[in-house]
Amino acid sequence: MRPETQQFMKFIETKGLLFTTERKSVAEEVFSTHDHLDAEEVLKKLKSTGSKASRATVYRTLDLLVESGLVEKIDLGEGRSAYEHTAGHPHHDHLVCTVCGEVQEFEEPLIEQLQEWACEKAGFRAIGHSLNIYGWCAKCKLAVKA
Amino acid sequence: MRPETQQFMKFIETKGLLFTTERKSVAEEVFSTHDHLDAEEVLKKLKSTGSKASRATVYRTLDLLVESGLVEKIDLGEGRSAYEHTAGHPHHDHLVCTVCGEVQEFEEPLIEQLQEWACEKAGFRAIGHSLNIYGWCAKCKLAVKA
DNA sequence: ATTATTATTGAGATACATTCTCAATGGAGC
DNA sequence: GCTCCATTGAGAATGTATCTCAATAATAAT
Ligand SMILES: [Mn+2]
Ligand SMILES: [Mn+2]
Ligand SMILES: [Zn+2]
Ligand SMILES: [Zn+2]
Repeated sequence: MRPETQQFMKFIETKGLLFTTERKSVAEEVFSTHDHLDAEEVLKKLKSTGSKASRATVYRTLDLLVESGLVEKIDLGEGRSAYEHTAGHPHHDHLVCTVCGEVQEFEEPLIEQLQEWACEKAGFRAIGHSLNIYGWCAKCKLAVKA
Repeated sequence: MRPETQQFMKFIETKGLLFTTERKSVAEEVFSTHDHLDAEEVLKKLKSTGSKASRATVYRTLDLLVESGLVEKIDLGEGRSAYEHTAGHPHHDHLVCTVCGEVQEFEEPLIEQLQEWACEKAGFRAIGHSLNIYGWCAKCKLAVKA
């Protein structure tokens, strides 16, 4: 069991919930990669590894993972959302290729700072934010030129 | 007929399409306010004013308005999207109140610049972007304290 | 003017991601 | 064992958006 899954177990038990095999398998799946997985991909992977976790349980457990703070839900636009774990993964935003679907990450601390100032100016208390840049990734740019 | 609707008519005709009463009424509705309207709100408003435009036509016409450049479609997260007209409305991003749904606008030219640099660094060609900050608007912050 | 061609529309069907319902399951504690 | 209650899975329901296709309306041709 991965260390992040251990932490999730602690979270679940502290909350007075049961650390079931379904919850464990969803967590292990999410913590197994740094990719940006959507719920359906998690479900498919689980099915292929013999887990019998249902769609409803996958969604419910992803919500718990987000609540635990170990996983972040990101909005990739047009109704798509994805999950990624946060351990050793400082906050960042995303470049989304509208051709191949690739999601790249970028970090720009000054943007974060400017967002805070914008909120102060407006008397707005920020809880979270979503910044996506849509366009052509380097690979797809080349593919078109060729 | 509003000047923006005139421009839309020109766009439609230049494209070799017909400027029908349905298309006109959707355009007039969108140009009648600076609010962030979603498609369903446009449909409801049209119904209340006696227009018989159907849901399909509303969506189709909103797409045409976006294509014309006179209207922008914005992604407000969690699958919600809204439309706003662009005339005399320079680019800006949004503060979305998760309590009352209010959408405020803010402008931060330096953020735009930093996004461009981030793209250059990644070899990414940006087409558009979406930046939303979620949280509590000033009004809702006060309401809770009271 | 009549006919043929084409664009547009509305109603409902369909798609899709997500949430909800509720009966069945299965630990936890007695 | 039995009771209690959290959890689960299957499928129904939701909400947003798109698609299908026959009917309608506009345009062009004869
Ligand atoms: Mn990421
Ligand atoms: Mn706006
Ligand atoms: Zn790409
Ligand atoms: Zn508010």
